[in-house]
Amino acid sequence: MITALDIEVIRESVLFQNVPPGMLENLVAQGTKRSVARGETLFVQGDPADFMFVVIRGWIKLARITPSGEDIVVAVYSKGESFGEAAALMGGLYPVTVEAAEDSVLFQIPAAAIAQALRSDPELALAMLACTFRHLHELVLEIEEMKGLTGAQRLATFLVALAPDADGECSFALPYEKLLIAARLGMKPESLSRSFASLRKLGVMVQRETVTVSDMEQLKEFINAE
Amino acid sequence: MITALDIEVIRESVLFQNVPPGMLENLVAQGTKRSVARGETLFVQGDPADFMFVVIRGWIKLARITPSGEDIVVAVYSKGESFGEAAALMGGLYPVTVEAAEDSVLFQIPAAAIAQALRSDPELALAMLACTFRHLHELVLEIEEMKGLTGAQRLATFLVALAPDADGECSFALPYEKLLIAARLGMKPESLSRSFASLRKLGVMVQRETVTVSDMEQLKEFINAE
DNA sequence: AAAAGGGCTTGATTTATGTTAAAGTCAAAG
DNA sequence: CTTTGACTTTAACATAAATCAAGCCCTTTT
Repeated sequence: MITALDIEVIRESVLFQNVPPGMLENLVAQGTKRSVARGETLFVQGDPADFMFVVIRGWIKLARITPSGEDIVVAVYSKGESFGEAAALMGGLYPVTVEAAEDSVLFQIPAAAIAQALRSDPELALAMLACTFRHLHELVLEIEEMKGLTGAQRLATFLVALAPDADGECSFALPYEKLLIAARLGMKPESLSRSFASLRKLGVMVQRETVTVSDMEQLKEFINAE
Repeated sequence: MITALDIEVIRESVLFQNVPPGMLENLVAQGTKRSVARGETLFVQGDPADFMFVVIRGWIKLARITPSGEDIVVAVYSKGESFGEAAALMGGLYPVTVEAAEDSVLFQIPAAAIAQALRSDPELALAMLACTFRHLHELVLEIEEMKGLTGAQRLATFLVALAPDADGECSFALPYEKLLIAARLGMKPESLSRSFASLRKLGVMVQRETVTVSDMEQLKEFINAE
């Protein structure tokens, strides 16, 4: 059921890229592939962290559900990214609620398998620490962006990260719904629309899910503008 | 130079509380004590992460310096808390700039010492992962608060975490300057003043650095109010 | 082909917070 | 004592984003 292509993705994933091939094979043998339909919930915050996951295909939303019911998007992951490692390893509870933003395919490994492998090889511990550190850094950047940038600047940051070309003109597709992009950027859909509108004068055009940027450099400058 | 009291703090610290005594002794022997005056910078983001730190006394501010020069407070740590572990272990760069918010005392361990110990005992790796996971969780909570709560609600959250008594009336001291509290909560000092003012009608009184809450339950309800 | 619904956009309005400025409080220095 | 300077509060105003409300695509259903 796990194809060679899947294994390829897993091998190159952030979590496993530094794990020795032998151990990786062993871990893959203990995990399973899992498909989730768009909108399906994988687990909710507070659930015991029994698995960790690697995204093979699709988009996965990590969010916190507040007491008043709204959900605060913490991260959106795709191919090659992983989540739940830290919680699963500590035998703790998931701190976030996770659902598929699009039809997706995941690879899941039981916490117990990881814990065991970890004790036999500190190299894996380093790989996991690297991964957790990366998540940590991402969150720090997210906090920085949220506190320090306006909505339009956060959107510009998002677009720059998405763009295939570093400079000049380029065109690409938005990875998921604008509704989710808005949540990801910490704003309401209406504000996202307005942010897109305000980027128009910087040469950013949006046609459905297609974005065309006439001058990436200009967009990058806008992000750092006082 | 490292006193028995210092060691006591280190032994009970978040990072080392699960490390076996023998290994802890070995690590402590390789580290040094370090005093930092208020306002002194320990390191800036982008510096090579040569040490990890445990706070013995005082208050330490972790912040990101934005391109436009303002600093975004990511966390404020005190006695028993640690930082820089993940970066130091990965042989990476510090992702944040760190300075003493008050005169403080730290214990610092060279990254190399940790890396070596780690390979000889997977237990230490678990302790470090636990610690990094904790930081991760803190940041997730911080993002949630920032996106989902108003300034006054964030302040209420801060006060509730600080209060010695779970309910009823209680009185306590603010741990550090209001300027730093404001930054910690992601707002300007003026907004903090207003937030305090708006909590007055919920029975929160402030006299210099002393806070008196007449009804903790009421304050907690306010945090979750729609 | 019409209807219906989800997703997106736009406009008017309100709210929260930042900005600027001024003045109050307290502690240390002279 | 007074003065100075750091910190804090208050007020008036400006701005960013949320909210409320309406309408516009598209796509799917009937």
